Amino acid sequence: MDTRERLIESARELLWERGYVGTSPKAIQERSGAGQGSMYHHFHGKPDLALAAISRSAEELRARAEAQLSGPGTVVERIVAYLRRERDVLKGCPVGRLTQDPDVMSDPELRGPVAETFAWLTDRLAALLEEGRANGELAAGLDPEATAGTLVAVLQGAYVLARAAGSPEAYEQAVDGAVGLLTAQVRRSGGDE
Amino acid sequence: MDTRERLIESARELLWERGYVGTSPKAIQERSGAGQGSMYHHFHGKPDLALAAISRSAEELRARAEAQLSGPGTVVERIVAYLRRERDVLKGCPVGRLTQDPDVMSDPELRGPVAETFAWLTDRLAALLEEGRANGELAAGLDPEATAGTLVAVLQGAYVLARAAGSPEAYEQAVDGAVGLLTAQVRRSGGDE
DNA sequence: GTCTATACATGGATAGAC
DNA sequence: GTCTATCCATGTATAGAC
Repeated sequence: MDTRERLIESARELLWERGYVGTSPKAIQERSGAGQGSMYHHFHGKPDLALAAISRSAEELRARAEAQLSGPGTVVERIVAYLRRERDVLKGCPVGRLTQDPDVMSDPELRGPVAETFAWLTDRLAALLEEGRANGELAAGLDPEATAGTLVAVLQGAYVLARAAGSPEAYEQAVDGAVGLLTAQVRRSGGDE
Repeated sequence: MDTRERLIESARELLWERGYVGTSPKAIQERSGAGQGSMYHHFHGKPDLALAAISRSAEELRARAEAQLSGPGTVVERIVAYLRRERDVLKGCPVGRLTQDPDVMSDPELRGPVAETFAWLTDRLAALLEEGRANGELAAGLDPEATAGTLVAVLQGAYVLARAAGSPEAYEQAVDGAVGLLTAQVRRSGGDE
Protein backbone atom coordinates (compact mmCIF):
# COMPACT_ATOMS: atom_id res chain seq x y z
CA MET A 1 0.00 0.00 0.00
CA ASP A 2 1.55 3.30 -1.00
CA THR A 3 1.59 6.42 1.10
CA ARG A 4 -1.43 8.04 -0.43
CA GLU A 5 -3.42 4.90 0.18
CA ARG A 6 -2.26 4.60 3.78
CA LEU A 7 -3.29 8.19 4.40
CA ILE A 8 -6.78 7.55 3.13
CA GLU A 9 -7.19 4.38 5.16
CA SER A 10 -5.88 6.03 8.31
CA ALA A 11 -8.22 8.95 7.77
CA ARG A 12 -11.14 6.55 7.33
CA GLU A 13 -10.36 4.83 10.61
CA LEU A 14 -9.98 8.07 12.52
CA LEU A 15 -13.10 9.63 11.04
CA TRP A 16 -14.93 6.51 12.10
CA GLU A 17 -13.54 6.54 15.62
CA ARG A 18 -13.39 10.24 16.37
CA GLY A 19 -15.29 12.12 13.69
CA TYR A 20 -14.07 15.04 11.64
CA VAL A 21 -13.52 17.64 14.36
CA GLY A 22 -11.89 15.01 16.54
CA THR A 23 -9.39 14.02 13.89
CA SER A 24 -6.25 16.08 13.38
CA PRO A 25 -3.95 15.95 10.37
CA LYS A 26 -1.18 15.08 12.76
CA ALA A 27 -3.06 12.04 14.07
CA ILE A 28 -3.65 10.85 10.52
CA GLN A 29 0.00 11.25 9.68
CA GLU A 30 1.10 9.32 12.73
CA ARG A 31 -1.29 6.44 12.13
CA SER A 32 -0.34 6.18 8.49
CA GLY A 33 3.36 6.54 9.12
CA ALA A 34 3.53 9.44 6.70
CA GLY A 35 5.31 12.66 7.50
CA GLN A 36 3.89 16.18 7.62
CA GLY A 37 5.05 17.19 4.18
CA SER A 38 4.00 13.90 2.69
CA MET A 39 0.37 14.40 3.53
CA TYR A 40 0.30 17.92 2.13
CA HIS A 41 1.96 16.65 -1.02
CA HIS A 42 -0.84 14.17 -1.72
CA PHE A 43 -3.75 16.28 -0.46
CA HIS A 44 -4.50 19.96 -0.27
CA GLY A 45 -5.41 19.76 3.40
CA LYS A 46 -7.66 18.11 5.90
CA PRO A 47 -10.93 18.62 3.99
CA ASP A 48 -9.43 17.24 0.80
CA LEU A 49 -8.17 14.09 2.49
CA ALA A 50 -11.43 13.74 4.37
CA LEU A 51 -13.35 13.87 1.12
CA ALA A 52 -11.32 10.97 -0.26
CA ALA A 53 -11.89 9.01 2.95
CA ILE A 54 -15.60 9.74 3.17
CA SER A 55 -16.20 8.91 -0.48
CA ARG A 56 -14.55 5.57 -0.08
CA SER A 57 -16.50 4.71 3.06
CA ALA A 58 -19.73 5.65 1.35
CA GLU A 59 -18.89 3.48 -1.64
CA GLU A 60 -18.03 0.58 0.61
CA LEU A 61 -21.26 0.82 2.55
CA ARG A 62 -23.24 0.79 -0.65
CA ALA A 63 -21.36 -2.20 -2.03
CA ARG A 64 -21.88 -4.22 1.13
CA ALA A 65 -25.55 -3.41 1.28
CA GLU A 66 -26.04 -4.30 -2.34
CA ALA A 67 -24.32 -7.63 -1.73
CA GLN A 68 -27.02 -8.63 0.74
CA LEU A 69 -29.95 -7.01 -0.97
CA SER A 70 -29.29 -8.60 -4.33
CA GLY A 71 -28.54 -11.99 -2.79
CA PRO A 72 -30.67 -15.14 -2.96
CA GLY A 73 -34.06 -15.59 -1.30
CA THR A 74 -37.38 -13.85 -1.08
CA VAL A 75 -37.61 -10.10 -0.63
CA VAL A 76 -38.11 -10.44 3.11
CA GLU A 77 -35.28 -12.95 3.42
CA ARG A 78 -32.92 -10.61 1.67
CA ILE A 79 -33.93 -7.65 3.81
CA VAL A 80 -33.61 -9.67 6.99
CA ALA A 81 -30.20 -10.88 5.83
CA TYR A 82 -29.18 -7.27 5.37
CA LEU A 83 -30.54 -6.22 8.76
CA ARG A 84 -28.82 -9.08 10.53
CA ARG A 85 -25.53 -8.89 8.70
CA GLU A 86 -22.58 -8.84 11.05
CA ARG A 87 -21.51 -5.33 11.94
CA ASP A 88 -18.97 -3.53 14.07
CA VAL A 89 -21.82 -2.47 16.31
CA LEU A 90 -19.96 -0.54 18.97
CA LYS A 91 -17.99 1.42 16.43
CA GLY A 92 -21.17 2.65 14.84
CA CYS A 93 -21.83 3.42 11.20
CA PRO A 94 -18.85 5.05 9.50
CA VAL A 95 -21.15 7.09 7.28
CA GLY A 96 -24.00 7.79 9.66
CA ARG A 97 -21.73 9.17 12.36
CA LEU A 98 -20.66 11.94 10.00
CA THR A 99 -24.13 13.45 10.15
CA GLN A 100 -23.25 14.58 13.67
CA ASP A 101 -20.24 16.50 12.46
CA PRO A 102 -21.16 20.13 11.87
CA ASP A 103 -18.04 20.77 9.80
CA VAL A 104 -18.95 17.90 7.51
CA MET A 105 -22.58 18.84 7.12
CA SER A 106 -21.81 22.47 6.43
CA ASP A 107 -19.44 21.62 3.58
CA PRO A 108 -21.43 20.57 0.49
CA GLU A 109 -18.52 18.54 -0.84
CA LEU A 110 -18.13 16.49 2.30
CA ARG A 111 -21.82 16.18 2.85
CA GLY A 112 -22.58 14.94 -0.64
CA PRO A 113 -21.47 11.33 -0.26
CA VAL A 114 -23.32 11.06 3.05
CA ALA A 115 -26.58 12.36 1.64
CA GLU A 116 -26.33 10.19 -1.46
CA THR A 117 -25.60 7.06 0.51
CA PHE A 118 -28.74 7.25 2.59
CA ALA A 119 -30.88 8.35 -0.32
CA TRP A 120 -29.67 5.38 -2.33
CA LEU A 121 -30.10 2.90 0.51
CA THR A 122 -33.62 4.04 1.29
CA ASP A 123 -34.60 3.90 -2.37
CA ARG A 124 -33.07 0.47 -2.76
CA LEU A 125 -35.03 -0.90 0.18
CA ALA A 126 -38.20 0.80 -0.96
CA ALA A 127 -37.89 -0.85 -4.37
CA LEU A 128 -37.45 -4.23 -2.74
CA LEU A 129 -40.44 -3.73 -0.47
CA GLU A 130 -42.50 -2.62 -3.42
CA GLU A 131 -41.44 -5.75 -5.25
CA GLY A 132 -42.55 -7.83 -2.27
CA ARG A 133 -45.88 -6.12 -2.17
CA ALA A 134 -46.35 -6.53 -5.90
CA ASN A 135 -45.64 -10.26 -5.84
CA GLY A 136 -47.96 -10.79 -2.90
CA GLU A 137 -45.23 -11.63 -0.43
CA LEU A 138 -46.01 -8.58 1.69
CA ALA A 139 -49.28 -7.10 2.87
CA ALA A 140 -50.91 -4.68 0.44
CA GLY A 141 -51.28 -2.10 3.21
CA LEU A 142 -47.53 -1.75 3.72
CA ASP A 143 -46.04 1.58 2.61
CA PRO A 144 -42.76 0.76 0.83
CA GLU A 145 -41.22 4.24 1.01
CA ALA A 146 -42.02 4.87 4.63
CA THR A 147 -41.10 1.37 5.73
CA ALA A 148 -37.78 1.61 3.92
CA GLY A 149 -37.02 4.77 5.86
CA THR A 150 -37.98 3.02 9.06
CA LEU A 151 -35.63 0.11 8.43
CA VAL A 152 -32.67 2.32 7.63
CA ALA A 153 -33.46 4.42 10.69
CA VAL A 154 -33.63 1.35 12.92
CA LEU A 155 -30.11 0.39 11.96
CA GLN A 156 -28.74 3.87 12.50
CA GLY A 157 -30.58 4.23 15.78
CA ALA A 158 -29.59 0.77 16.94
CA TYR A 159 -25.96 1.84 16.75
CA VAL A 160 -26.78 4.77 18.99
CA LEU A 161 -28.45 2.52 21.57
CA ALA A 162 -25.59 0.06 21.55
CA ARG A 163 -23.01 2.77 22.03
CA ALA A 164 -25.06 4.35 24.82
CA ALA A 165 -25.34 1.01 26.59
CA GLY A 166 -21.77 0.04 25.81
CA SER A 167 -23.01 -3.30 24.57
CA PRO A 168 -24.20 -4.77 21.25
CA GLU A 169 -27.27 -6.24 22.95
CA ALA A 170 -29.35 -3.13 22.54
CA TYR A 171 -28.54 -3.22 18.84
CA GLU A 172 -29.62 -6.83 18.44
CA GLN A 173 -32.82 -6.16 20.31
CA ALA A 174 -33.83 -3.21 18.16
CA VAL A 175 -33.14 -5.20 15.01
CA ASP A 176 -35.07 -8.18 16.37
CA GLY A 177 -38.05 -5.94 16.95
CA ALA A 178 -37.87 -4.57 13.43
CA VAL A 179 -37.63 -8.04 11.95
CA GLY A 180 -40.64 -9.04 14.03
CA LEU A 181 -42.72 -6.11 12.83
CA LEU A 182 -41.69 -6.72 9.23
CA THR A 183 -42.36 -10.44 9.18
CA ALA A 184 -45.79 -9.75 10.63
CA GLN A 185 -46.45 -8.13 7.26
CA VAL A 186 -45.69 -11.34 5.37
CA ARG A 187 -48.73 -12.94 3.82
CA ARG A 188 -49.07 -16.48 4.96
CA SER A 189 -48.52 -18.70 1.95
CA GLY A 190 -46.36 -16.67 -0.41
CA GLY A 191 -47.37 -14.80 -3.50
CA ASP A 192 -47.72 -17.43 -6.19
CA GLU A 193 -50.03 -19.98 -4.69
CA MET B 1 -30.55 33.91 34.99
CA ASP B 2 -27.27 34.02 36.87
CA THR B 3 -23.86 33.37 35.39
CA ARG B 4 -23.64 29.76 36.42
CA GLU B 5 -27.00 29.10 34.82
CA ARG B 6 -26.07 30.89 31.61
CA LEU B 7 -22.91 28.83 31.38
CA ILE B 8 -24.85 25.59 31.65
CA GLU B 9 -27.42 26.66 29.07
CA SER B 10 -24.75 27.83 26.65
CA ALA B 11 -22.87 24.58 27.10
CA ARG B 12 -26.07 22.63 26.39
CA GLU B 13 -26.64 24.50 23.17
CA LEU B 14 -23.08 24.08 21.98
CA LEU B 15 -22.92 20.41 22.91
CA TRP B 16 -26.10 19.96 20.92
CA GLU B 17 -24.82 21.85 17.90
CA ARG B 18 -21.18 20.85 17.85
CA GLY B 19 -20.65 17.98 20.28
CA TYR B 20 -18.09 17.75 23.03
CA VAL B 21 -14.86 17.84 21.00
CA GLY B 22 -16.27 20.63 18.86
CA THR B 23 -17.09 22.82 21.83
CA SER B 24 -14.36 24.93 23.42
CA PRO B 25 -14.53 26.58 26.84
CA LYS B 26 -13.92 29.85 25.06
CA ALA B 27 -16.97 29.38 22.86
CA ILE B 28 -19.11 28.62 25.89
CA GLN B 29 -17.85 31.73 27.64
CA GLU B 30 -18.57 33.91 24.66
CA ARG B 31 -22.08 32.59 24.17
CA SER B 32 -22.92 32.95 27.83
CA GLY B 33 -21.34 36.36 28.18
CA ALA B 34 -19.18 35.10 31.02
CA GLY B 35 -15.46 35.77 31.24
CA GLN B 36 -12.63 33.29 31.37
CA GLY B 37 -12.16 33.42 35.12
CA SER B 38 -15.87 33.31 35.73
CA MET B 39 -16.28 29.92 34.13
CA TYR B 40 -13.39 28.43 36.04
CA HIS B 41 -14.80 29.84 39.23
CA HIS B 42 -18.11 28.00 38.82
CA PHE B 43 -16.73 24.81 37.27
CA HIS B 44 -13.50 22.87 37.52
CA GLY B 45 -13.09 22.76 33.77
CA LYS B 46 -14.70 21.65 30.56
CA PRO B 47 -15.65 18.12 31.69
CA ASP B 48 -17.24 19.44 34.87
CA LEU B 49 -19.37 21.96 33.01
CA ALA B 50 -20.22 19.40 30.37
CA LEU B 51 -21.45 17.02 33.05
CA ALA B 52 -23.85 19.65 34.35
CA ALA B 53 -25.07 20.35 30.82
CA ILE B 54 -25.45 16.70 29.84
CA SER B 55 -27.26 15.81 33.06
CA ARG B 56 -29.76 18.56 32.50
CA SER B 57 -30.39 17.60 28.88
CA ALA B 58 -30.89 13.99 29.90
CA GLU B 59 -33.36 15.00 32.59
CA GLU B 60 -35.25 17.18 30.15
CA LEU B 61 -35.53 14.45 27.55
CA ARG B 62 -36.90 12.10 30.14
CA ALA B 63 -39.45 14.61 31.40
CA ARG B 64 -40.71 15.37 27.92
CA ALA B 65 -41.03 11.72 27.02
CA GLU B 66 -42.87 10.97 30.23
CA ALA B 67 -45.28 13.81 29.50
CA GLN B 68 -46.41 12.08 26.31
CA LEU B 69 -46.22 8.52 27.51
CA SER B 70 -48.28 9.12 30.61
CA GLY B 71 -50.83 11.24 28.75
CA PRO B 72 -54.41 10.31 27.87
CA GLY B 73 -55.45 7.64 25.39
CA THR B 74 -54.79 4.01 24.70
CA VAL B 75 -51.29 2.59 24.83
CA VAL B 76 -50.87 2.87 21.10
CA GLU B 77 -52.25 6.39 21.04
CA ARG B 78 -49.78 7.50 23.68
CA ILE B 79 -46.86 5.89 21.91
CA VAL B 80 -47.87 7.42 18.60
CA ALA B 81 -48.24 10.79 20.30
CA TYR B 82 -44.71 10.41 21.60
CA LEU B 83 -43.33 9.36 18.22
CA ARG B 84 -45.03 12.24 16.46
CA ARG B 85 -44.30 14.90 19.02
CA GLU B 86 -42.80 18.01 17.49
CA ARG B 87 -39.03 17.91 17.49
CA ASP B 88 -36.11 19.99 16.37
CA VAL B 89 -35.46 17.40 13.70
CA LEU B 90 -32.47 18.91 11.94
CA LYS B 91 -30.67 19.62 15.18
CA GLY B 92 -30.87 16.00 16.15
CA CYS B 93 -31.24 14.50 19.60
CA PRO B 94 -29.24 16.39 22.22
CA VAL B 95 -28.58 13.20 24.13
CA GLY B 96 -28.21 10.71 21.30
CA ARG B 97 -25.62 12.83 19.50
CA LEU B 98 -23.31 12.45 22.48
CA THR B 99 -22.92 8.74 21.76
CA GLN B 100 -20.77 9.77 18.79
CA ASP B 101 -18.38 11.70 20.99
CA PRO B 102 -15.44 9.50 21.95
CA ASP B 103 -14.41 11.81 24.78
CA VAL B 104 -17.89 11.57 26.28
CA MET B 105 -18.20 7.82 25.94
CA SER B 106 -14.76 7.17 27.40
CA ASP B 107 -15.53 9.16 30.54
CA PRO B 108 -17.83 7.15 32.85
CA GLU B 109 -19.16 10.31 34.48
CA LEU B 110 -20.20 11.91 31.21
CA ARG B 111 -21.43 8.69 29.74
CA GLY B 112 -23.65 7.81 32.70
CA PRO B 113 -26.56 10.15 31.98
CA VAL B 114 -26.58 9.10 28.33
CA ALA B 115 -26.68 5.40 29.12
CA GLU B 116 -29.35 5.86 31.78
CA THR B 117 -31.55 7.93 29.53
CA PHE B 118 -31.85 5.33 26.82
CA ALA B 119 -32.15 2.47 29.29
CA TRP B 120 -35.01 4.28 30.98
CA LEU B 121 -36.75 5.22 27.75
CA THR B 122 -36.58 1.71 26.35
CA ASP B 123 -37.88 0.23 29.59
CA ARG B 124 -40.68 2.75 29.75
CA LEU B 125 -41.84 1.93 26.24
CA ALA B 126 -41.48 -1.79 26.86
CA ALA B 127 -43.72 -1.51 29.90
CA LEU B 128 -46.33 0.34 27.89
CA LEU B 129 -46.22 -2.20 25.09
CA GLU B 130 -46.51 -5.00 27.61
CA GLU B 131 -49.53 -3.25 29.07
CA GLY B 132 -51.07 -3.03 25.61
CA ARG B 133 -50.47 -6.69 25.02
CA ALA B 134 -51.89 -7.62 28.39
CA ASN B 135 -55.10 -5.66 27.86
CA GLY B 136 -55.57 -7.13 24.42
CA GLU B 137 -54.95 -3.90 22.56
CA LEU B 138 -51.85 -5.32 20.88
CA ALA B 139 -51.18 -8.66 19.20
CA ALA B 140 -50.01 -11.39 21.56
CA GLY B 141 -47.08 -12.14 19.26
CA LEU B 142 -45.52 -8.74 19.73
CA ASP B 143 -42.27 -8.68 21.71
CA PRO B 144 -42.47 -5.66 24.05
CA GLU B 145 -38.75 -5.41 24.85
CA ALA B 146 -37.53 -5.76 21.30
CA THR B 147 -40.22 -3.51 19.87
CA ALA B 148 -39.44 -0.84 22.44
CA GLY B 149 -35.83 -0.90 21.31
CA THR B 150 -36.98 -0.64 17.73
CA LEU B 151 -39.10 2.42 18.39
CA VAL B 152 -36.35 4.26 20.24
CA ALA B 153 -33.93 3.33 17.47
CA VAL B 154 -36.28 4.60 14.79
CA LEU B 155 -36.34 8.04 16.38
CA GLN B 156 -32.58 8.18 16.77
CA GLY B 157 -32.03 6.92 13.26
CA ALA B 158 -34.65 9.22 11.80
CA TYR B 159 -32.62 12.18 13.04
CA VAL B 160 -29.62 10.78 11.20
CA LEU B 161 -31.57 10.45 7.96
CA ALA B 162 -33.00 13.93 8.23
CA ARG B 163 -29.60 15.45 8.85
CA ALA B 164 -28.09 13.50 5.97
CA ALA B 165 -30.84 14.69 3.64
CA GLY B 166 -30.85 18.19 5.06
CA SER B 167 -34.61 17.99 5.41
CA PRO B 168 -37.12 16.84 8.02
CA GLU B 169 -38.98 14.80 5.43
CA ALA B 170 -36.82 11.74 5.85
CA TYR B 171 -37.55 11.89 9.55
CA GLU B 172 -41.30 12.06 9.06
CA GLN B 173 -41.20 9.19 6.64
CA ALA B 174 -39.29 6.89 8.95
CA VAL B 175 -41.68 7.68 11.79
CA ASP B 176 -44.69 7.14 9.52
CA GLY B 177 -43.37 3.71 8.63
CA ALA B 178 -42.90 2.82 12.28
CA VAL B 179 -46.39 3.99 13.15
CA GLY B 180 -47.72 1.90 10.27
CA LEU B 181 -45.92 -1.23 11.42
CA LEU B 182 -47.03 -0.67 15.00
CA THR B 183 -50.68 -0.02 14.26
CA ALA B 184 -50.72 -3.18 12.17
CA GLN B 185 -50.24 -4.92 15.51
CA VAL B 186 -53.41 -3.44 16.96
CA ARG B 187 -56.20 -5.99 17.43
CA ARG B 188 -59.26 -4.90 15.64
CA SER B 189 -61.88 -4.13 18.27
CA GLY B 190 -59.95 -3.20 21.37
CA GLY B 191 -59.30 -5.28 24.44
CA ASP B 192 -62.46 -5.06 26.45
CA GLU B 193 -65.20 -5.91 24.01
C1' DG C 1 -17.33 36.46 41.74
C1' DT C 2 -15.18 38.52 37.81
C1' DC C 3 -11.29 40.38 35.09
C1' DT C 4 -6.70 40.34 32.81
C1' DA C 5 -2.42 38.25 32.04
C1' DT C 6 0.03 34.45 31.10
C1' DA C 7 1.32 29.68 29.84
C1' DC C 8 2.00 25.75 27.21
C1' DA C 9 0.15 22.17 23.99
C1' DT C 10 -2.23 21.24 19.80
C1' DG C 11 -4.41 22.22 15.24
C1' DG C 12 -3.71 23.24 10.66
C1' DA C 13 -0.80 24.74 7.25
C1' DT C 14 3.40 26.67 4.47
C1' DA C 15 8.43 26.88 3.00
C1' DG C 16 12.24 25.11 1.44
C1' DA C 17 15.98 21.56 1.79
C1' DC C 18 16.97 16.99 0.18
C1' DG D 1 7.94 12.42 -2.76
C1' DT D 2 9.52 13.08 1.83
C1' DC D 3 11.71 15.57 5.68
C1' DT D 4 12.48 19.41 8.94
C1' DA D 5 11.70 23.95 10.32
C1' DT D 6 8.64 27.36 11.12
C1' DC D 7 4.26 29.94 11.63
C1' DC D 8 0.08 31.69 13.68
C1' DA D 9 -4.45 30.67 15.76
C1' DT D 10 -6.92 28.11 19.06
C1' DG D 11 -7.75 25.01 23.11
C1' DT D 12 -7.47 24.49 27.91
C1' DA D 13 -6.05 25.97 32.11
C1' DT D 14 -3.71 28.65 36.04
C1' DA D 15 -2.38 32.96 38.68
C1' DG D 16 -3.28 36.83 40.73
C1' DA D 17 -5.39 41.56 40.74
C1' DC D 18 -9.72 43.78 41.72
